[in-house]
Amino acid sequence: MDISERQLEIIEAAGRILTSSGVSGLTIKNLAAEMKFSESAIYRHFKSKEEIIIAMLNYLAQTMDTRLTEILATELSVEEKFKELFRNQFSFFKKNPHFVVAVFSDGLMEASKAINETILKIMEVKVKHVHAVLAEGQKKGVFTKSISTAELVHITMGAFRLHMYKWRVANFSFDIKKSGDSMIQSVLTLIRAKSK
Amino acid sequence: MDISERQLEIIEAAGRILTSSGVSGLTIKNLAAEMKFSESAIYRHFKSKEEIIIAMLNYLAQTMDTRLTEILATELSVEEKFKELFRNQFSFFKKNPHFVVAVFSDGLMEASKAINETILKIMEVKVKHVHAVLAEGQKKGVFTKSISTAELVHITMGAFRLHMYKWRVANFSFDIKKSGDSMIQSVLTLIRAKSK
DNA sequence: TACCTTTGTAAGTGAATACTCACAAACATT
DNA sequence: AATGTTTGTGAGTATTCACTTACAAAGGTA
Repeated sequence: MDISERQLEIIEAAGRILTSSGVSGLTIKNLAAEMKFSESAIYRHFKSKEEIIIAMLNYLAQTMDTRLTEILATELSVEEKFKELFRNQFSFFKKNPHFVVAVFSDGLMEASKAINETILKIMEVKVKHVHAVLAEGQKKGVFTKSISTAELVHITMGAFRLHMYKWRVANFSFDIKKSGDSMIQSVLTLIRAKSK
Repeated sequence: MDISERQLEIIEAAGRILTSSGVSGLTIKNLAAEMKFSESAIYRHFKSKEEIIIAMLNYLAQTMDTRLTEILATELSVEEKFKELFRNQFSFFKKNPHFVVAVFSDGLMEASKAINETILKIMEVKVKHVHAVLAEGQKKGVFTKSISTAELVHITMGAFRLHMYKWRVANFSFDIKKSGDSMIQSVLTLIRAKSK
């Protein structure tokens, strides 16, 4: 599952294309041009376009899981963990906007079953951590118990995804860290346990 | 802006293809086969593929606005209006799942600027009505004022869209009306004003 | 009957797609 | 120096795509 230097360069080039031209712009021809390569040279490093995309998505899933696991292991308060879980994502996507295109798109999802499953796997990684924090918060009486943990996760993830969608439609033009923080803050206000 | 009988048949055929094969399956060849036509016959009724898609989306925007406006005009309580706003959508999408593919996809959004704008227009129609009900509810003290109306709209729409996304990924296999109702119910629990 | 409009078809166009293959240069290992 | 491996290229392939064109049948209208 290791990737070579050249493979990483290609994955990064694919990322730049996704950011600038979307899924439909990600062709072998464009990718070769971005690499200043011939088209056939790409196939020295990956045996298919699908493999490139999956390598890219796997890289994301892996690093994301690591980063989020670290956050949950800290001594932060539940609320701070919750916020940090999203802050971390906003920072990452700000640096790597192409992943927003890749994950929150379905142009890719239709492309192949394997790609589809990799994207769902990424979502599950995120959900797993959010669920853990929300459940902990409910147990400690920090978050409301008026609805189930799964429902809290759904609402939280929905707000997050919609925010990323808006950012993408706006062509990454607004500050995702700032606006994201304020969005998460309002979710937090809503899900906090009602004082007795 | 009127459409002929044949045009409507083609739009419906396009819908069936979207439901079964997704955006990438919606080709002129497949559309002609579904119509039991030659490919060139399609071009007797629409001058481009883009025109077909836009006609389809416009039809959705139009009927949706009508239906949602009717709900807001009723004498129902704010909470009932809110629920009805979504129930109505769930019923409609259950009957016309292809619109879920069309609207909540970006394969189409990337396809052309005109299509992109039509899809955003549909979202705005929905947001407009949800915003109105939420603002009314806040004013009457039914919904919480701890966050702004816009933030409430964002969270509500996010939960709705994510629910539709899950339905689609699950290949329309679960009962969207039943599960949708329960999802909306939990959103409602969350946004209700805290009792003093 | 003569003509026009509508609605269909068969055959093809050019452009784009992912991918292949025979070959060569550069480099590493012996 | 001889040999093998890695990494590149140029010229192709087959397929798919949206769309066009020349033509014909059917139906209404003069």
